[in-house]
Parts: sequence; C-alpha cells; structure tokens
Amino acid sequence: MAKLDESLLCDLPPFCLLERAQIREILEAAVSRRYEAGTSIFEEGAQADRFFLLLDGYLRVVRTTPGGDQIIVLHISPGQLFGIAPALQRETYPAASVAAVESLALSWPVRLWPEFTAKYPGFATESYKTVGQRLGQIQETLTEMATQAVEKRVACALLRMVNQSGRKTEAGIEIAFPITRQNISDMTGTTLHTVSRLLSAWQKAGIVESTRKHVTVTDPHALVLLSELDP
Amino acid sequence: MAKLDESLLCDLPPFCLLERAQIREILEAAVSRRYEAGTSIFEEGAQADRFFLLLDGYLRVVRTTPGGDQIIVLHISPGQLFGIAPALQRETYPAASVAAVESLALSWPVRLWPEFTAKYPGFATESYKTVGQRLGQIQETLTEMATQAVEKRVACALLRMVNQSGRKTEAGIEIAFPITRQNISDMTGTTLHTVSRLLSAWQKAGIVESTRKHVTVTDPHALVLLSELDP
DNA sequence: CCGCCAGTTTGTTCGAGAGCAAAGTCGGAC
DNA sequence: GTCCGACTTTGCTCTCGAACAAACTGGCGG
Repeated sequence: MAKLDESLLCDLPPFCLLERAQIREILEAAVSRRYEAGTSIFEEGAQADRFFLLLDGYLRVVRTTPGGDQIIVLHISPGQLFGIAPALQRETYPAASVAAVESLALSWPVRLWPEFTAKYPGFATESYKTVGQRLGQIQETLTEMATQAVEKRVACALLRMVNQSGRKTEAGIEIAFPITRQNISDMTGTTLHTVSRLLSAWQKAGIVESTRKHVTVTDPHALVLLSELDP
Repeated sequence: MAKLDESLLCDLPPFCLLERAQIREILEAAVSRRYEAGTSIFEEGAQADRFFLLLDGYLRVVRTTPGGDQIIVLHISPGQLFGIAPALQRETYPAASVAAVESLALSWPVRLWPEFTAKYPGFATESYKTVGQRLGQIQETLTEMATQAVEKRVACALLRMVNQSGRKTEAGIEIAFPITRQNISDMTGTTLHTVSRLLSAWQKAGIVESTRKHVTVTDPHALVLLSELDP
C-alpha cells in the first residue's frame, strides 16, 4: 500500500466526478506495484481476483494459442483500467497483460468492484464505457484481420498505436513505447520478415522512420491512404 | 406493444431472479416485433436508441468494411440480449444485426436501461456477464483468425455454431439455422469456393453432411481434431 | 409444370506471403 | 574496448488459398 497523490487520479474518467475525500478512500484501498519491462501483471486464464489501473508505462494484452503462437490484442496506456474481467463476472482473465516498459499500476480486490460502482457516481458508467470502446476496437481489428491484406493490416496497426500513444517529435509522430518487428507481426498475424520488408519500403518512401524497437511515422496521411486504398 | 406470456422471460438469465409482477412490468414496457429472414434489426453505425432480447429465431451480427466485404462477428440465439451497445455508453451500434430466419424480438428504449439495472436485482450482473462472454469469444475468434490456417478456422467456426445452437438428429448434430457456404466464408475470412471444397472433402471423409443452406456434423470429434492438430 | 436464380461444385491459374537460411548491426554487460 | 545476444535485413523457394471461369442443381414462384 503506497502513499500516492490523489491528483494522479482526479483527472481520470472513472474518478473525475468524485470528491477529494472519496479519491483518498479509493487510494487507501489500493495496492500499488511496479512491474519491470517484460514481466506480466497477470496470466491468461488466471483467477480474476483483482482489477487494475495503469498509472505509468505501457502494457500489451496478449493471447497465446495452444500451439504457442501469440497475438497482441491491444495496448494499455496510462490512466486506463485493465484486468476488469471481474466486472464482467468472469472467473478468469481472458488474456495476459505484459509490461512493455517499466510500469506502475494500482489494483484492488474484486470484492471492491460492486462497492465502487455503488458508492462512486460515474464510476460504473465510465468503466463500462471503456469496455464498450475495447469491444468496438476488437471487432474492428477482427474485421480488418478477416478482410484486409497484410500491408493494410500493418498500416492500420501503426495508425492505431500512433493515435493511442503517439508523441510528437521533430521527425513526425513517434510511438511512445518500444516495439519490435516481431511485436508488430504479433498484432497483425504475419511474420517479422514481412513487417521488416514493409517498414523498409515505407522508410524508403519517406512514410516512416525506424530504429531498433522504435517507430516514428513521418507522413501519417500517406499511411492512412495505404490503409484505405484498394490498388 | 404486444401481450406476451411472462413465462417466456422468467427462465432467462437476466430475469430469472425477478418476481412475476416485475416481469409483467418489463413486458409492459417492451415493444415486440417480428422480422423476416434477411431483414436487419438495426444497422451498423445507427443511433443506439434501443436494446433488444431475441425471443425466437436466429440473428447474425455483421460488420461491413468500407470496401464492401462483410464478416459475421457472432450469432445470437433465442433468449440472448443483443444490441446492448447503450449499456456500454455507446452512441451507435458497432455492428448490424440481421435475421437469419424469421425472428421475434422484444426491445426497450435506452432510457429504461438505467432503470432496469437499478430496479431489478441481477439484471445488470447477468447482462454484463453476457458482455464478458462475447468479449472473450471475439478475442478467441481474433486469435484464431490471426494464427490459424483456413481449414482450422472453418472447423472452429462449425464447432462454435454446433455448440451454440446444435440440434441432435439421426445423422448427427445439425446447425439450427440456415447457413450458406458464403456465410461460413464470411465468418472465417475466406471465400465460398474454399469453404465448398472443404465441406466436400469432409463429407467424403464422413465428418459432415450438408445440403443447401444446412450443415450437419456427423463426427464432431474428428472436427475437433482437425481444429487442434498441427500436421 | 416450367423457368429462373440463388446457391453450389469443380477446374485452372497465379501471386502474396510464409518458411527457411544466413548475414549484418546495434546496444548493453562486463 | 570487446563480446554477446537480441533485433533486423535480405534473398530464395514453395505452398496455400484467392481470383477467375463455367457448369450444375434444387427449390420456389408463377
């Protein structure tokens, strides 16, 4: 249990309607923990006994197939709730959460969920809104995966990451967390080879720049065209 | 607004904890409507102003890409809530719902949702449970789509339909709603040609039987093997 | 009873992208 | 500085399944 400044929470959607005293209460009940890059916060299929809020860092939500292939379902940015399976009456987490960088998260035991939704106005509403957005996003990814060619899927994946956590730099917009070719291929259901070729081609075309583990989109508009156009 | 027997509702998860009087109240507020096969209950992107309960029939939940390709996200069986976007604070429905056969559904205006969850114990819990199940199912489909070859995806899709709405017959287990090769290809992101070839091969192998618009799985176990094994 | 059409089957061609192989390079540990 | 391992690049081959084409079939409406 850590002593945390309530200003961390009071701007976030699920908490922004609450009073200082309520926020303090919530913090009192929370456990705060640091996760090193690469470590997992919880595993796929594990007992869903807590729910979480990411304060700092970035997470990947990952599913692994029996065959050992894995795919990245989505990324979590600071300020977002995650591991909210228990809010949906799930016994287990449907996917694992892995820290992409050193990260900091709060968590509460599941039994507090009903209390939170009952006691704090707007908490339930805002949380379910998050669920709705994720559901929509996953449906979108699914359609994309089912209908689009590899090139478009990769373009869409980059755009999604840029939109969710792009940082403006001199060169363009940089994805805020480290990401390998392998990671991108795990988001798009392709191979790191293909991703590497695509990024090389786009770099030559002046659309992206990339170094090890980092990608900057220099011409977002061109990427949008790639993700939409047919030929 | 139709006069409906409350016994229709009282066994369903969202309502099973309620008293007769409450169920009657809920029915009073509902609009009941019949939909012909092929018609849509609501369109993708439409204002999400009502939520629904399928009483009879089967629905496909469909997303369409800008390019005109469409994919079937999931099927809805009698007794399930659908179009519950509003419960997740969405302004619009993220996908369309189309009747696969002549169907009957109840619906209520969105403004009753908060009332229902507040007034009827277990309603919110059970509804969000449904959301959780769908989220899990879609994630599963997504991983499948991203990692598995066409043959396995089709096998999985058949198994999912059989599990959700299989009917025992002399020959095996029949999928309870009409389904074309095209439909199956829309669930698996392939073409009707490929699905046709697969079904033919499986029929020859004694695993399935199929006529126009109908599929019966005669050897479910063999299909499970196909959906799991590697070689 | 016939004709039509939606749905299905089957053949053939062809290209995207997976799989395999190998070499290059950057960054951190020591 | 130098070594090592994780990440990346690039070339080549080969297969799966999409795309195109065309014929067939069964059911429904007139």
